[in-house]
Amino acid sequence: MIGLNTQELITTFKKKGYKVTPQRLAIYKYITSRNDHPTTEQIYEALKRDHPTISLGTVYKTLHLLKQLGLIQELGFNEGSIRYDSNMQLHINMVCTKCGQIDDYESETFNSNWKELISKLNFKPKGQRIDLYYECEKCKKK
Amino acid sequence: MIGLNTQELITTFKKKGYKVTPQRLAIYKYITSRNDHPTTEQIYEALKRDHPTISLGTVYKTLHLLKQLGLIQELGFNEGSIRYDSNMQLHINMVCTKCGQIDDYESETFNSNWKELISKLNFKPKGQRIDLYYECEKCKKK
DNA sequence: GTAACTGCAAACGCTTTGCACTCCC
DNA sequence: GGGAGTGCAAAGCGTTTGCAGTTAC
Repeated sequence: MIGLNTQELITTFKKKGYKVTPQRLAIYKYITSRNDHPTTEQIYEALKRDHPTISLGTVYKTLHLLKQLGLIQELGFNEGSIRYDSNMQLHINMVCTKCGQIDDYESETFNSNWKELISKLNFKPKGQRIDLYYECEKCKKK
Repeated sequence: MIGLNTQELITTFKKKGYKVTPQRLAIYKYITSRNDHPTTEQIYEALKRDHPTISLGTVYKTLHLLKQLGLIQELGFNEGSIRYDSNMQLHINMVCTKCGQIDDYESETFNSNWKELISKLNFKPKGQRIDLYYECEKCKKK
């Protein structure tokens, strides 16, 4: 789990003057509970069980809010799909070219090498997105 | 200009059994002529001058074909926009966080360091996408 | 109490699809 | 000549918007 815990999240909302609602907490919690970057639809479907009245509109609005607060990152992928990532730290998105499955990959070695690499460039980037394309274990077996 | 020249493109189409049409040549040529990854709409608008009868549908179909042939890459960005990149080699996409402008950045130093970095991972990626977020010169001046 | 938020449904915009006409080979 | 490709318009689908009712504070 990477991200804020519920208390910190509540504090963040209140500090910025936003109301704390069960829907908002649930959406953020769901995204942080996964490391495969769910789509809006996936979030909506997953939350319907515990929040039967939740609407897609609310999911969209909440995602925009979380993004605006800098709590999640929006990742546009090929085929036009948008996915959400609560891991705001330096990491690699491992994208399976067969099934589209995405997982975070974190490696201290990579991170320190990357930082050194970046420091050699003649400008200072504010952030980055790194995707590696590969074939995941499940697809290899097929 | 990175990519195939017109002759090579024609050969590629014919080899795969696809017909060569003025629209297809013009779309590919336009993408390779730029290094800022145009959107579908930008391609369509730019081509209307020389090809007044071209339709958006044709642009979409041609982009799918070029992608399928491995001649261009589709890059999904935040805000749901899709952009096209004819640079299939290792490079960095420099994304301005203010205006959304994207430019390629190529550095031999970066590339060789990157390759070494990747070789240390415990799997072999098929490809990668690297975006660096920054504020471009135009936006800095504002 | 009231302003913000939710849920619903309609509107919107980008992309895809279907089909008759046209053009490449 | 024939089949693939184009252009157009309609359909499709994910996302946004507007609004009445509800909830957090």
